[in-house]
Amino acid sequence: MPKHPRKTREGRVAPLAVASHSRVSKAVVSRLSLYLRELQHVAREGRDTISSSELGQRLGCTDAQVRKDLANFGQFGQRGVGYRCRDLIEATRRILGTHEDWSVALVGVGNLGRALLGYRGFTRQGFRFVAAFDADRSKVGLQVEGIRVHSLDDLPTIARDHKIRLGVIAVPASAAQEVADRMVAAGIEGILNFAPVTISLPAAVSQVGVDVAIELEQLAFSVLRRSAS
Amino acid sequence: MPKHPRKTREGRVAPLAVASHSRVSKAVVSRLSLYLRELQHVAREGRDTISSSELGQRLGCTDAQVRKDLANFGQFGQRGVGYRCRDLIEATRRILGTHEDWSVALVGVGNLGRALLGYRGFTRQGFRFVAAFDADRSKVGLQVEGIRVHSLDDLPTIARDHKIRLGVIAVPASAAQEVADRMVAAGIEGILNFAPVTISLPAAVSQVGVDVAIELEQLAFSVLRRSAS
DNA sequence: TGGTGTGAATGCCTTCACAGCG
DNA sequence: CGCTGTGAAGGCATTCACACCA
Repeated sequence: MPKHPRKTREGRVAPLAVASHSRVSKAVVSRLSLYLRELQHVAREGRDTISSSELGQRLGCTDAQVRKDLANFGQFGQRGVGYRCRDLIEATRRILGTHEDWSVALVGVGNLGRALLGYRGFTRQGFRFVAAFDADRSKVGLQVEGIRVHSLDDLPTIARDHKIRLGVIAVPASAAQEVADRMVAAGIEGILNFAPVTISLPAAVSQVGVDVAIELEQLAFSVLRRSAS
Repeated sequence: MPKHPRKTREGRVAPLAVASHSRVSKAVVSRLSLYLRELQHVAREGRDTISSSELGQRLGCTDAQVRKDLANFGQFGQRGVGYRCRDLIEATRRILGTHEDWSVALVGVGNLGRALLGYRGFTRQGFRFVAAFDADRSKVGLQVEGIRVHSLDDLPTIARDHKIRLGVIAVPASAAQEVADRMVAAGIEGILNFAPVTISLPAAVSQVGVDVAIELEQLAFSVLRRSAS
């Protein structure tokens, strides 16, 4: 199996079958998201192309890093010019899988859940909340930010009907594991967990955890380090 | 300079002057936060000690990783027994800097800002929002989740009076850079940024960025990878 | 000339394996 | 005997440096 599966004869961008790649490190993928976000800002400013060094500078990494990362997925640049913003945005979205829409389920319509339902940034990137769930019966039936709140018992049927593959957990820590189990049982393949607890899942289900208190801890540590030297 | 600055004669835990350490990688510190969180859960379950292998298993990393990480800061375990939860919690909080309280300022009292102000998880870890700010005059003077909303113009004086060292940005992307600049001008040393944009800061100020859309992207990619193989 | 794509070198982080101690 | 603490080995990620091309 060749390292770069499809290199076109004329040197133009490789069509890239995204699914055909062996192993890409987590760090690369997370930078890819940063590249995409920055590219969208740059494109909105009316810019047509951008070089790896400028992109790196804006994001605080080296130009070599940018090129190496992108080289994992194909050849997107033009020598002497840089990368065409529109093309690279398109390519990156294709790699990340956000060129198509994803239906998302949210569980836990508390303060955080409500904020997430109302957040505009998701739809821009191709994510759409199609249903919300809560264990609290008094919330079931409500309409929050235009989304209907259902009973957790309805998760399996609604998930199937709407082809929901991703779930977001915004419940207290004590309920997170059970909610995760029910998501898995409902066929959900990826879970974004905002509860401050590690949940255990079958290996076939992906998870990403976000704990705002932990992020503050990281910040505090970094501030202390600085002021200690 | 010795690798482990203060090793006590009797072999008990080293008192560790946290500030005296050369260089610790970002990955280690973020795992340290996970250890702390898990230890708090374990302690709440009434457990007295825990081994590196069990801690690793709960968190999805190896026992060697746990021990190596902790070894960066001193000697906390007892051979043949494991780590005493209470002691290790105390030590970890001391390392991360959360054994003392931190005053935090929030800018942007929208949906997300309100959710953050109401989140109980912060206080448990030693963070306390002491003031909120918003550019929208109609919000100034309101009381949100028990916190007073001020004009951004008051940031410098309030930050000084309350010894605020950390700031949280929960404003739209278009306003984030300006808010960051004003925070820096007010003497804030660390910024947690929820706006979906990279902000540039002087090297003396730390930053941590959280972009929920990016987290979903990471999840989507990981799900695709899995289903492609 | 300017900037990409990429082997080679470097440096860092993780894993291994085991000595040492309670 | 069990589990920590830790050098040494291995693997992975980043950086360097340059060939190559528009």
